[in-house]
Amino acid sequence: MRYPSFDHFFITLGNKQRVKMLQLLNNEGPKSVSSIAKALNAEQSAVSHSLQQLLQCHFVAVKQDGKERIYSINEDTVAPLFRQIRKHVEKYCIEGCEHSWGSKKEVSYGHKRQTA
Amino acid sequence: MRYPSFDHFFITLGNKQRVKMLQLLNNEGPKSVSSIAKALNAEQSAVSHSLQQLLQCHFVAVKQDGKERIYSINEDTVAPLFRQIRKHVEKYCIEGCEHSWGSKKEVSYGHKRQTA
DNA sequence: ACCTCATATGAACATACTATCATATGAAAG
DNA sequence: CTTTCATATGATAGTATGTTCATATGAGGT
Repeated sequence: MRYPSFDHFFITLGNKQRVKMLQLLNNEGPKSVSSIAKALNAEQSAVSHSLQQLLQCHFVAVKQDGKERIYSINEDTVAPLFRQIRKHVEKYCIEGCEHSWGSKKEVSYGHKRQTA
Repeated sequence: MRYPSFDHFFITLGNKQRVKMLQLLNNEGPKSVSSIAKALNAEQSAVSHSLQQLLQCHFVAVKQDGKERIYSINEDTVAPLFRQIRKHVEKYCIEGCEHSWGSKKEVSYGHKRQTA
């Protein structure tokens, strides 16, 4: 593997499971591995693997709590990043976009692309 | 054509080639398919395939110009998005990169169970 | 020390993705 | 309407990626 590069950050975000995990942590706050797994109906090991990738990119942070390890989202940079993506999605995503980001307006139909 | 889902936007960004294309268009302005291919040392068809995906997510737009098709980046949302990611990268990649790999603890553990 | 719960890790497998090739479509020019 | 240049599209081979299974490691309790 390589050190996280500019591309790496995007690549790490380019996966449903990992995005869902970030969404979950973003919406519901810090969680343990097993409770993430339960919430997403996923295997513990799969969740753990994904979390390692998110850790490498510093999208999340961990802290130990007894036997559990509590993962939390990086508020400083990830939240704004998501806000930016959501902005794009809200503008261009047509229909059937099942997005469960924190805040959201109604999805409007039709492109709002401005012509050059 | 399928409408992009929320995840699609991330997934589309999760590819070096496509990110490079966006960076190119972002830095050097609108370009034709063949000139993108040349700039990135890539095959014409590969570039075209990638452009279709970027189009679907409205990360780029096209306009016909004679025989050529000129692709341009979506300034409104993509540029800010990149700025946001770069901010994160600058904060966590430079120092954090090496660290995230080197920081794996290599503690010797007390007990080792043997394989059954 | 042992046991148990919680998490991490490695390897193997299944799947998804990209790059490539061949070819089709489209646009201008003669 | 044929040719040529530019781009798009479909099929597919090759590769990367995620998922799963088995098991190791860690922490806390008894």
